[in-house]
Amino acid sequence: MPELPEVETVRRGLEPVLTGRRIERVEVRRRDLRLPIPSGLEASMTGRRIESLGRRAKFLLVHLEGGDSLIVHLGMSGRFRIFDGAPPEPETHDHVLFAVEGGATVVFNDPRRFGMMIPARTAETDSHPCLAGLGPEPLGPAFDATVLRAQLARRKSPIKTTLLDQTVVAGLGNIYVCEALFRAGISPRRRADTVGAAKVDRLADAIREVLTEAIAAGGSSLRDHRQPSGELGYFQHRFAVYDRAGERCPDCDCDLASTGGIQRIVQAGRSTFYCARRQR
DNA sequence: CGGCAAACCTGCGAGC
DNA sequence: TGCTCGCAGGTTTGCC
Repeated sequence: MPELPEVETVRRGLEPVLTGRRIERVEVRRRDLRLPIPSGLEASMTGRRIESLGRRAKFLLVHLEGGDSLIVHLGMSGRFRIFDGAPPEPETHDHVLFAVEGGATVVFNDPRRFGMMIPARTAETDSHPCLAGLGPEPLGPAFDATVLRAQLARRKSPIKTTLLDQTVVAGLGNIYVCEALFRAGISPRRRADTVGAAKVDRLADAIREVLTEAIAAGGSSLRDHRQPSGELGYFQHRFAVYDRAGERCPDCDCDLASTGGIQRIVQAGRSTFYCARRQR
């Protein structure tokens, strides 16, 4: 489900409900996510106040009073929902429930159980194995065209798979890589180290733009993603290429009669969507 | 080291 | 209706 914009949307949705509130009860109904939830999680979180919610790439960070944090990854299908008043009857795949002072309950639901919930000391979150190897935040000051150029110059794999590598840039996933490459006019098949400097500049801009626009739209709702409030994100309506195989290219308007319009190919086992005419 | 397929797990839509 | 197949927003592992 979630790439950087979806996780940021979740963070913003949970922030007003959780920040400053004390956790009254934690209930873990299933511990066997991608990594098992440690058995001490309930005891270590109950009674603690939540100081702030952060995000690093696709990881949500819950910072507690007292120097402990919870590192959360939503995997492919993880989501949070907020309930006011009495906690609801648990639904299928509701794995973790947090009841906070004031009456709200936040429920983590994850059908595929690729998600993670890992406690860590706040001071050590950046160096935690989950986060230590991540590349720069694409919307942060450590990411620009120069940094990206240096990364791509030593990569011989296709630009598409290179951008999915979280050590190159942190937070991009399949959707936003496809969309950024379209905006930059770069073929997903092109070797990363052969993308020209001017195109890398456009790519860095395209990455920042598409992520910023997607966050503003509340992320993309394909099947699972919801904002914690229950609202859908709506950036999926603005996809230029993702999941649009066979449609006309929104830029050059080419279609089946010319180059085939938006094409779907498979790279490293994942779908790539692009316009072979506009993207070189 | 690099790159790719498979694995992890469940659900859904398409096609028969 | 009901089965099977392929596919899905992520990450890690293991093999060549």
